[in-house]
Amino acid sequence: MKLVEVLIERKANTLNRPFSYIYKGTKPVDIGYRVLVSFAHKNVIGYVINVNDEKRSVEQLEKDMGFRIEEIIDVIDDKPLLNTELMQLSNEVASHYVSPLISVLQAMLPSSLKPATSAMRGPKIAYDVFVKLKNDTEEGLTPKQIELVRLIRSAGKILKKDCKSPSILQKLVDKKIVEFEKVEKIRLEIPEYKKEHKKALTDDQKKAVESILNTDKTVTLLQGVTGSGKTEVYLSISEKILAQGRNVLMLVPEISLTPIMVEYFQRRFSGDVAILHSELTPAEKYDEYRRISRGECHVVVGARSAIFAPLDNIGLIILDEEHTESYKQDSLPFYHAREVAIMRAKHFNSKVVLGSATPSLETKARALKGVYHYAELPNRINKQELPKTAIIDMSKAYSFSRESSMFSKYLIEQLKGVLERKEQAILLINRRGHSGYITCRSCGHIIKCPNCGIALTYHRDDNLLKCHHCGHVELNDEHCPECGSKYLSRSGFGTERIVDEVHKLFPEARVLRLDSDVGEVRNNIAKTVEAFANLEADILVGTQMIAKGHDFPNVTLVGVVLADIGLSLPSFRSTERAFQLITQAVGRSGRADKVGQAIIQTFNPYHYAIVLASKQNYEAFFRKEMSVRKVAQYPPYTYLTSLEIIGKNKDNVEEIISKIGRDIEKQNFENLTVLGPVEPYIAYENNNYHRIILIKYKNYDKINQYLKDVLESLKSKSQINVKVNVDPYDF
DNA sequence: TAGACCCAATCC
DNA sequence: GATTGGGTCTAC
Repeated sequence: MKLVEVLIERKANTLNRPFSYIYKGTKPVDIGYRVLVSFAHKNVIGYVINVNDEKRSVEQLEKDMGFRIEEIIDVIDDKPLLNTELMQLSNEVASHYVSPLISVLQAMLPSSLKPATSAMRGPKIAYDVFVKLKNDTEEGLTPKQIELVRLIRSAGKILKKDCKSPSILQKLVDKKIVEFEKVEKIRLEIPEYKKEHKKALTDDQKKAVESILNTDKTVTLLQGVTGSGKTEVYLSISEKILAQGRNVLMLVPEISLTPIMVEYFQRRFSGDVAILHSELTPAEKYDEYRRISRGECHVVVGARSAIFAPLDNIGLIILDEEHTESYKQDSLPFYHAREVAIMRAKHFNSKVVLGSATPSLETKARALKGVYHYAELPNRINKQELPKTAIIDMSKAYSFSRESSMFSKYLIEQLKGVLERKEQAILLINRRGHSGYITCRSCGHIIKCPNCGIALTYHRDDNLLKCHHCGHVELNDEHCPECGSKYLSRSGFGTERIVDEVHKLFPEARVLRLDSDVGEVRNNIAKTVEAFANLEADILVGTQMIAKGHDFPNVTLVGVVLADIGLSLPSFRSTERAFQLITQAVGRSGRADKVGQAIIQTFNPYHYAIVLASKQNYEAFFRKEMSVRKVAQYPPYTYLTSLEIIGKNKDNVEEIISKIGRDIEKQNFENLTVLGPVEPYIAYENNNYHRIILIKYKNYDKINQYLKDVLESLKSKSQINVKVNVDPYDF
């Protein structure tokens, strides 16, 4: 009999501890296996973290330990889910991010291998069943059977489903003439691209490659303006690393960028590339994951979670567009792919390359301090000119004509020119904080989600109101629920409204839309990007996801319809976000032989983020923003961590969070400030109240340990849940 | 007095 | 996170 310690799939703080079960069955069980157990009268998946042989009887055990012990219902795996390196990594991530280990394991593994009940319904290994000859003879067979035998003989083996008659096949099986062979099937087809030989590097690129390969620092910041050829540097370094027999992990910020990056890598290193991102079906992801773990690929390309790819012998990890917020997971365990990359790199003694035109302040600051190595690509390839930029003051009536209240006179004029010259334009907004919500013009009521209290967003596609947070959907009944007035108005900027406006102004223009709604349908993003690149549309309207990476040579105009993204949002990062978005967008215009133009519409035409972004002046922005952060003591000058309490009873939640805040302050940690408690962006959801405190501090290790102790002490309070978010991006 | 509803304790 | 069981409320 074995005594097995198990982590339960639920990620509540109170359950972040092992539970004991016994196993009397015959299957092998070991650390890292999943087991099916009964927990609180329900069957759940557990993850084994310890196994011991047990001589005592069950009754004796229960007496000794002081609780009832149940038996494991079933052992699910026949080998550990993770290798030693990844097990170690999961512990390190859980510790660094003060998060339950089970939440890390669930984030690391593809959905069908997760320690969670949901995984049990997930896809299993798919097989192709082949038929091949076992005993090559035609004796005593009917002509039909001989026909099949000869077919199999000539082909070597054929797929079972290609045998037209199952009864003839069955006869041959019975006569032991043929047998079946199961071969694991790979459901994802990565297109074979023509092998491409490497391009000659520019002097800048050569220098960058050399300096990255020669530095003895783990991490290099590769800073290069848009269009400076960072991808070619990634490929060159990868080639060198692969030649040393070591593997490469390439992370891209958005799903929409994977196909392009995969194509680059596939062209250069054909056959060796695996893909891991959320637009793969669970089955495809599962196959790719297993292919990587068997060591069949040497390059993995993927989004955030690909940082946990079971790739061995990693020699290089690249994060493209390093500053992108999508590298930060915004749910438990709240990890950042950049930090996980550094953890893995330490283990393999490999290199990390962080590439960006607009590095995050954290990264740039570390590079300046010498913590990271610094390499740069200061020039655009072919010395392309930067686009001309125009900043339009939206608060001035003279900027507008009667035609439109959304597009300025100048933007309309320029769009007209683009259409006449048969070129292309991109129109950009950031949905964040500017959704099309519905207000009543009589009483001012804003239609909100009954669960979350957040404004519902109007969707023109299906004429429904949707909550972007909890998914609540309701009919758009055209009457104010408060006063009954039918004078409702849609406010805010959404991609759909911009598309409408374009249709109104330019009925003949072909328009494509790209935002996260489009992305909900599988492969839609890739299709839209491809269609636009193939000149199937004149104007592409989208959210920030089109501001990155894509190369559309025919685009000569980028319009930022509203640049004030979140400049009014209460986050210290909003200025940095605005700067990055505009800089990237401006860089999108005029990449080939044509000189591009960028038009930025804003209510804050003199804001330094907007002025400096329009000039693509990163260095000046960095200095200015760093001084702002220094005065306010925000990252990168301090660490920032949020602690959130969630519970049904508002008073209880507020009391507990206040006490935690006061207790931390009483500890007299050096340079520590507690902000709040405050209501977070989502203050009420699913009948739960949320309150957070923000902790600013200098000594990471001490606070990390203190927070672990706080969570430990809160384990007895089952009415509330706690979540810690180290270095939060949204709150 | 049965059934609905809420809260808090417990889970191995 | 989900279930249970005990307490209280409520309708006939």
